[in-house]
Amino acid sequence: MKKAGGEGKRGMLSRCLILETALRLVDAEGVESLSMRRLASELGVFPTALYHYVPSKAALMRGIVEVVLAKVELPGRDGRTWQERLRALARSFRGVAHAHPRLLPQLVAYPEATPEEYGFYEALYEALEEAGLDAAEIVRASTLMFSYVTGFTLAEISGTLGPLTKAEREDLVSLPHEKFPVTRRLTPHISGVDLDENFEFGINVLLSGFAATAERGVGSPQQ
Amino acid sequence: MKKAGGEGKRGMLSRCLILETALRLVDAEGVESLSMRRLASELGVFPTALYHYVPSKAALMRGIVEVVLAKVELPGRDGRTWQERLRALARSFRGVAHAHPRLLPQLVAYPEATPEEYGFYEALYEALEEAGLDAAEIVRASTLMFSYVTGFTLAEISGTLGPLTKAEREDLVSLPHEKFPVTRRLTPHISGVDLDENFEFGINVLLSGFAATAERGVGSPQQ
DNA sequence: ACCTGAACACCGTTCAAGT
DNA sequence: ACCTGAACACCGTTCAAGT
Repeated sequence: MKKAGGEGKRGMLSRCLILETALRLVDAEGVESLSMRRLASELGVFPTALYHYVPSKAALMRGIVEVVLAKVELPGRDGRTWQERLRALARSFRGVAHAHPRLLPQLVAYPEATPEEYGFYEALYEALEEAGLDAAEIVRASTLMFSYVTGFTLAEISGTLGPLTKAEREDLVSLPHEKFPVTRRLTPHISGVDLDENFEFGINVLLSGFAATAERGVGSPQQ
Repeated sequence: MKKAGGEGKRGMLSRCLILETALRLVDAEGVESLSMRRLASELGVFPTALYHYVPSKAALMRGIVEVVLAKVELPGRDGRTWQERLRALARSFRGVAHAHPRLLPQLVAYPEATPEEYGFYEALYEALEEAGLDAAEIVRASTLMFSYVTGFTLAEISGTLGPLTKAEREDLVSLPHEKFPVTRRLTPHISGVDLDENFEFGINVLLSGFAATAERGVGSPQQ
């Protein structure tokens, strides 16, 4: 656990290098392995040296989150339809999440207001406006879209969704028929989910839901 | 920071008391304040005593999550329509989340397979079956519902949604018109969101989306 | 069985130096 | 300005006792 490479003693440190190294550490060993001391030893430096570039561990985490969020590709107002752009945005976020699964919980729970996040919302708003929604509907539809995409990726990466482990299958099969009749009947379909298809199903429902509310012309009074 | 009350020296400890006290601590001061040492001192006991009832801190967290998840009310197969039951289930989860906001991140990210969670899914499956979806659609619709509800509550409690603070409003107003035209135009609507209405809007879209896929009779090939 | 007490290998952060 | 070094107040967990 000495220094990672042959970094020189001075001037080699920078906020960028610190963030990149921290992200690598999180990707490799998880957020719980990221500590100021561990990160410092990885950089071949004393823990206290980090505080010249980053005021606290919380700020370090915030910095990593920003770096990752910036990787989400924002669709420009090009030739594609608003449906295609929303779908591309959703897929891009999910892709970035899969590239950094161990950071995802912090990624979705940070109340950030960075320009990157506004760019994310601008793309959402712009597509939903083209869909024909009014101002109030755009805001609500955007949070629906945002909530679904973040909720789904978090669930799949946490292991709540997806193909079951052997132990989980056994748990499922041992549930009493009387209390869990539908679950028991669905067992084969539950263990055989395709997460990509499942994700797209949700996007389909949302996109046609947005089209329907736009057609209806006014807020959705359907019950 | 001595003992909380006049608890006797022996036989007063129990797994249940430990979990309840830990939950109170998390609710009051946040997950980052929960430590085995702090919890022990709260109970007037040595840290190591806890290990007779709980094998590790991870198991402690898992226990608290189970206690909270058990508070979600599962709608029985009563007189209500499937729409009303799904809505009730969604609202109940959101209500429990609001009662323990500081635990929510762990609540949604735990890949638990407790009977309680199966009860949650059984209620979802049962309602979606009554809606007329086939087996594959039920599974997909249930994860859509689950993802939206958890994603939304997490976003609102993290502060990503909801009425803006003064600082956030200023940030928003200072965004350049050229890069964020739609965001700037929507500013008044963004800062004035009603989260309850926003949540229900999403539920409405999902419920009518489920009804539409059921009518169509087959998986959704709408583009 | 249930709790104490000491110990080990860690934390984040502050503060006073050194160069 | 940038890094060291020591220090402070914490961590989770193990292990050998005590009762």
